Amino acid sequence: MPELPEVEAVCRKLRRDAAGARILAATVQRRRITHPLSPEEVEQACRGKIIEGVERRGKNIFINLSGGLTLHAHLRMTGNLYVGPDHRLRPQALNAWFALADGRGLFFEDSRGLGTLTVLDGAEKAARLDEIGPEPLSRAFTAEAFLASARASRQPVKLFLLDQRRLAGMGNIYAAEALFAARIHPERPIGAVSAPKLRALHAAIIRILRDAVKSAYIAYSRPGSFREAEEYVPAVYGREGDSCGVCGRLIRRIAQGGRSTYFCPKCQR
DNA sequence: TCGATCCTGTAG
DNA sequence: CTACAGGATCGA
Repeated sequence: MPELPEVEAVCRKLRRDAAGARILAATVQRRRITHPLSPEEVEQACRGKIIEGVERRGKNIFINLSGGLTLHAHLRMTGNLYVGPDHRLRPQALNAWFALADGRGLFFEDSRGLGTLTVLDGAEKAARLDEIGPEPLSRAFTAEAFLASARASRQPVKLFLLDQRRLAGMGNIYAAEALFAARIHPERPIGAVSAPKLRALHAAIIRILRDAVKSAYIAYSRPGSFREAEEYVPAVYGREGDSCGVCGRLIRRIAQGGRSTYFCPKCQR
């Protein structure tokens, strides 16, 4: 589920539902998710704290607690973090859960268990933020800044986009989609991509993420039948063997960095 | 800079 | 049964 747009939707929902809530008790169900802290350290740090605010940077979720500590969550592949009406009615496959003072529960669901949950002090949070690249939907992400960082790299452009130190929050789906929109072959070293194509890529990243944020937000805030109509439909991701919507050639799948890349071999050279 | 690895679920 | 999954870290 989660790339930047889905994480953004999770954060908006948390701001709506969890801001101002007090945590009575925290329980970590999977010991390894709090690494390098112990589950007990995280549980103890959360006990009695007020949730003061929620920030997103890339795919990272920062939940600011009263007293100055920050709960840092990462959903990885299958995580979800949300408030439920009753902390006693807990879903399956929980990484962790929080009993809120008003009886509700904050649940960190994660079937695959790869998500993480730690507590950071001010300095640790600053250090973490410092490792994360520019937000593609912020003003700081200018075409000039993007071109400058691209020029210095010979990485395949797809891997560059996935590198969270280069760009915050790009994931496997939207990287493929942006490259298709900009008509760039995913294996091309980014330093060898022409300036006009990089500008097209920069614009595509922003447009695609903005649209996907909108879809992700609508997908959870509206019930039932509206869902499907609003869902983001990829042009190439997951469509190996389908015809390209632009030229009709068959979409191909290759592996890069151990992950699938989908692209149109005719549109993307 | 790369591959292995962390886990579980689901599709073929 | 095997292959693959929207992610990132770690050690070689």
